Amino acid sequence: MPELPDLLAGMNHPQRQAVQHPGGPLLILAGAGSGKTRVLTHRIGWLLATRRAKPYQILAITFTNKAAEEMRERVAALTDQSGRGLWVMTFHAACARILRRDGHALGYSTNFTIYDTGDTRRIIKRLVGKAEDNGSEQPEGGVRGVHSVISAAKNQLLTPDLWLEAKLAEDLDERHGTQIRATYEVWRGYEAELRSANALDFDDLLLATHRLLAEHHDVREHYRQRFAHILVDEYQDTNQAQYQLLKLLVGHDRNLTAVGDADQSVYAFRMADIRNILNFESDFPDATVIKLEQNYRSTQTILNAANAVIANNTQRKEKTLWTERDGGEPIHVHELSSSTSEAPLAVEIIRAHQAAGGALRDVAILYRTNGQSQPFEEALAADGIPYQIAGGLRFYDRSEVKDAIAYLRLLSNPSDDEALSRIINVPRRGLGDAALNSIRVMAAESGSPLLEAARVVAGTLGSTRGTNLLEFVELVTDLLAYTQEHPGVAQLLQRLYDRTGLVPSETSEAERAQAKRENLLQLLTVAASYDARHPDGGTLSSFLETVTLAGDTDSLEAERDQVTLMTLHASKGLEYPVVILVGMEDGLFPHDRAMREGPAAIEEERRLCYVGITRAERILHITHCRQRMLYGKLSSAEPSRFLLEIPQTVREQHTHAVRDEHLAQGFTPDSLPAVLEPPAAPRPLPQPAQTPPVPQPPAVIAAVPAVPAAEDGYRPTAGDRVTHPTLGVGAVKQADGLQATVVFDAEPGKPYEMHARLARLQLVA
DNA sequence: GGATGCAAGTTTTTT
DNA sequence: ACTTGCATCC
Repeated sequence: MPELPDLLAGMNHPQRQAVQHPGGPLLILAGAGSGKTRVLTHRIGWLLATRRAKPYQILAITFTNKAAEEMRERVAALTDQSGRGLWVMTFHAACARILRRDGHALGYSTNFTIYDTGDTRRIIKRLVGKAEDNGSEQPEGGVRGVHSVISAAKNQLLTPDLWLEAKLAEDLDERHGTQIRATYEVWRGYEAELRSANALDFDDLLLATHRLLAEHHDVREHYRQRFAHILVDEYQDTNQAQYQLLKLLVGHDRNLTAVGDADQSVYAFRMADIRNILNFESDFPDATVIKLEQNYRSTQTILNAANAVIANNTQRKEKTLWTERDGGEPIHVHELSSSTSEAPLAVEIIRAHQAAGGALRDVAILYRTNGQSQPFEEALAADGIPYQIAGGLRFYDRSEVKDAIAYLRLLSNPSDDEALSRIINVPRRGLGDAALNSIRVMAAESGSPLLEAARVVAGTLGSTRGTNLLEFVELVTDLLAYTQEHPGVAQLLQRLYDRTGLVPSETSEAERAQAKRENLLQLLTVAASYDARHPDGGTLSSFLETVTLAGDTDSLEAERDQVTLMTLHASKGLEYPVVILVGMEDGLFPHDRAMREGPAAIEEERRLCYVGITRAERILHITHCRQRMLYGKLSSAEPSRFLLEIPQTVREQHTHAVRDEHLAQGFTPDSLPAVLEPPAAPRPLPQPAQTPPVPQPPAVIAAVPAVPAAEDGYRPTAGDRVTHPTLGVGAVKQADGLQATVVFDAEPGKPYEMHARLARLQLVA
């Protein structure tokens, strides 16, 4: 346990105040780059070091798994691994854990399934379709619309009845009233399906936990006493349900530490309620408020720009970022006549940065919408500049992975009807909609899960179909029995692969089949390392929970030397020495939709702009184009209003008319003299013109967000701990290039000679 | 059950 | 421009 001075070393006054706050509600208004994670982790360290709390008395909430992981590591480093029992996790993960333990009070058994958005939509779609068949009124807005209405209502802690009541009180016209009732009916049907499947959706995790604590005094008191200290990161992103949940969870001492920045609230569209942070002081009248305004990330020039932009928002608390590091390079504003030269310009900037000795990992390209990424990807790839792109299809969202997981879900919770409907015909068994429908009818009649109904229906169906269904039911039965007898998830998954033929054979050369194979084998690796982390037997449902609640941003790599591309939203919490903020045009940013929605939406866009600017440590380039290809046609664009809010004094203007003409005549970017147009203002660019051609790096084509493991090029070294897809975890005894001798924990007496890549060995973190 | 043609829509996204 | 969901046909 470190001594106090360690925890406070190098901290400024308000940071120390925050770390050492003795107790009671504390609000830390932490500006961008003001060291809030440090304050939060050191505060946890301080609570432990001063024996104000035992590890198990602390609950630290984050919004993403990635943030949770980072915080856990940092706390562990501070506290000498003595953090056992400390909960550092997302709201949803914490709720899931509470419900696994105490959800029986609400009628959930411990093996409940968490339905993801896809499961939810499929159910809603079916229910809407059913309404159509019945000739009863159907809700409008499509499946997505209905889901978002339901989700929004759940986030307000409304039940279908409360929601209906509230809606009808609004005295609507007849048409609208019918719509509300139709949505209500679908919602009721959806809830019934969740119930009978022993399932909860993402929103339910919060909702049910709230209800559990509200209705069960003993459970509430248990957790209140247990979590004597609660810390919440990114408090500006909490929604109504999370806020109410916190209020129930915070004990009588009200030791709640909320950290956030209202100026970085950019998730209203998913029901985050900025009022939670703005009203903290009235919610907790004796709250201590500490502002962290000293920034340790950016130059004063960049902060001036950010401060100036955000000052235009009316709904905010006054806060001004400053730094001890004065000055800095001016913000480069590039005006282009057409969006076709935006990506080439970015490449030029990156090349200049490289020529000045900079690394690619220093650079991020930020844009408002995902659709903008394509030209940048193409230009970077064409120039042989490696890059990574945040977002895209998550590993766990790939269909074959979802199929395998659906099998596991069914084995974990045989009532999981969505899982069954997903895999009953995967691989093909000739059991299509017709077969599934007769099973549904049977299930509805007998009030039993689909799996039970399928057993019955199999007997009644004649011929091939009946046989196939019977085989399917027997397959599941066999696997269920296997699940009872064998604890490891990896073993079970292997058995599943063997029995179902889910994995395409190695002889299949089709690219798609190969990718499928790799993803499924990767899942096996994930399962093996889960087993390794839970030597005394984790449960299948907790494995599935990890998988369902797993994030995606985790996939960004910081080490590899590559440029990073992402949306402004995805960039929150990250920082880069050089940021290129592209597409700064009215209509794109602020987005057209926001402009139509009104002032509040514009303010959110402005906060997003603030987030973008404050990602930059040293150099910020901003581009805007007079003409842009949009929805297939060329449209003209004005510079973003936010751009105009950046003071002239910190800007340096560059216009790129000439290069555009070259491009228009069919020149490639390479054929251009590598010259940025002379700036309108006198100051020169970092390393502009006459840098010699940069030697091309090997043509690494940017990593497609691939299977996390395969191409990482892990090189074994004696002493490494590694995992193998089927053999589990072991130790590398000796290594020669990629050839390694590995002794696995499961078979200590039997060293394996294997090729690291072919055997898919992975380093255990 | 899979291939084909057509209309609609196209911000941000975690869990 | 481009994807994506849907209906229609074999």
